[in-house]
Amino acid sequence: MLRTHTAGELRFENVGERAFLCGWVASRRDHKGTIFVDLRDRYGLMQCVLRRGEGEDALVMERGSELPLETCIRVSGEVSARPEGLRNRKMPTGDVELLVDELEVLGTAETPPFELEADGELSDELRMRYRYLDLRRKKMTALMVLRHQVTSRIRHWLDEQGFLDVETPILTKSTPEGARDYLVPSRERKGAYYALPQSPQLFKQLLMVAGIDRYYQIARCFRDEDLRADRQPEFTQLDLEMAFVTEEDVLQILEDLTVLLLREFRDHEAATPFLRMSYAEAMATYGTDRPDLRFGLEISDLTESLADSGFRAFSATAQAGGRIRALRVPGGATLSRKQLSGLEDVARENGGKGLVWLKVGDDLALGGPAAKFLGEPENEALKGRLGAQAGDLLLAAADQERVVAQALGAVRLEVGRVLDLIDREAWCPLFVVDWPLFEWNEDEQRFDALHHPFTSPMAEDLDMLETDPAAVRARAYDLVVNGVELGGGSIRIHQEKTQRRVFDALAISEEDADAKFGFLLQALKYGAPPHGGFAVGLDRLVAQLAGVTSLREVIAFPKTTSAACPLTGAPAPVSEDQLGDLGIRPVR
RNA sequence: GGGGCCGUAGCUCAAUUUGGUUAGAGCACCGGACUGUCGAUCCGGAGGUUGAGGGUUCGAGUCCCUUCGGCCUCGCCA
Repeated sequence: MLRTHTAGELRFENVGERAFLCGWVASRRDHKGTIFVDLRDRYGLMQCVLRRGEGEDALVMERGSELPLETCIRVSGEVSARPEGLRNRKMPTGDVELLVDELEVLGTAETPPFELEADGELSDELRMRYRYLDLRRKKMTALMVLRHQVTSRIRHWLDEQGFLDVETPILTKSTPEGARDYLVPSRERKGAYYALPQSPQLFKQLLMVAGIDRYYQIARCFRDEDLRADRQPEFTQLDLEMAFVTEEDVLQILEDLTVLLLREFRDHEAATPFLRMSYAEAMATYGTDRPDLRFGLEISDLTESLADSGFRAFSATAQAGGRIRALRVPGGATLSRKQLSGLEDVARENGGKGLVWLKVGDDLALGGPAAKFLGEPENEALKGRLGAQAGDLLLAAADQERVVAQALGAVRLEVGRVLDLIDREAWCPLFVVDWPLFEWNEDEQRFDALHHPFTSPMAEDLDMLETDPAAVRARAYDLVVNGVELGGGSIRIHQEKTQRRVFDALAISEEDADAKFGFLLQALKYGAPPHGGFAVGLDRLVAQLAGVTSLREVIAFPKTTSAACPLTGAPAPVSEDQLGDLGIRPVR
């Protein structure tokens, strides 16, 4: 070993010991006769002192005076107590310093492209291009450590619960539904392609058939869709599946794990059991399938009360079968016109036609552009149903149910931000349950699976698969924490016949089903056990625990919004030879 | 594919309303001073195709068009 200690571990009790340290020059303060070098490694920061004087080593002083920042060095010397009054309380190692008598430059650094110890904002691109420098920074190192500790804890706990970690293929078969696949051309069979997995879904189901009745994997998943702050083209799932279980068993595991992680990594004792909310209630009351319960502002449906309103935007929508919904913002009458206009923009950006706002005056009279269209009965209905009080703001919208839900859901979040209603310390986990199995796809005039095609319908809804697919509920569930969808899962179909009926409802022909999912259907014929599981977005989970909003912060080598890697330059062209091996000729 | 914001020194940012002289500052870097600093301090210096291309103008960092890149977002993400 080139070192005896790390830069973060030396304390007062080490005084007198001889130590060898390796690390990077985080800071250098040269006083000519005395040079202070702050040595950084992943464990911390240690002040090293180079001194002219008795027993001086001219070579050490010379090297020390020429050390560029971020140079990798090895030093040795005696651990010494810092003189009284010169101790640094901000540093864990601030009581001691290393009196350097040997200094070896292991790797000289060019002037870094940015200052690692500075506070300022840096562009993501720059950080990604020099990620190896970015990751040296204390904050980033801590995030990497946190991620490791979380995965390590998860593995340990699942091991205790009897789960087997099984790896599944990265080169696999394209699944036609869902996200766009990343494809890998086959050299052996030209014109054929592997796909990178969007998730290990089918393999874990096969493992259930195989009798691996408790499986998990921390699995890389790939989806070729546009990126967001919370979406990377390759991401990591904690993937888990159990045989011989019902929803309750799976949710219990998920809840136990969430409680454990919040306790150990956020020192938060989550209340159990977690709230369960139906998909329908989430959509109606919060306008989203992943409600942020850290603040109120519930949405109310006022369609019946306002259907005959003199306000045509309301009455016409109600007659057309749409819904009129509103939320009350306590004390929101203080919002400026500009802020209200901003809320209107949010409604429009999220599909709504507009937003009706009404301020509740001291006399409880409603003010605002739309107020004059509302008669006394509507006024009373609004105020009564919403419980309006003086100084409140009422926000209403009317549209088809899905649209009004999404628009008001977005407005609700924006109001929460603008008025700073979100309790930053709160953790509000819940399970969203009772999902519809299918979702009507207007463009393609058929049903899509809302979760995925392998999700089991509820037994009591099975008969409606052919007669009323839209009414069939799924044995699916999502884990939502603070408005973030951390994961989800379902009880799967374990009977071939049922799986075929679901494919049929999805307008997947028998031939297509056999061609694409024949291996699954085949496996289900050999004594498949009832099973179910879930997948948690590990990057999102770690980001939540770390209190950061972008997944890029918790991924060592992330990609930009255009799915590129500024560090390696991927994606990049390849040689014609490489393409030739694969039987591929580029389109010019 | 659409919308929004951004791009000026290595980094973070300025550049006076409505286009006007030689594009500035802090940090980093280079040189000098300094034996107790701790994101050292002080003195001096160097550093620019204002992302790229085109246009308007007597004159463009500033206005217009195109393009590249980054971030946010809608669509998309079973």
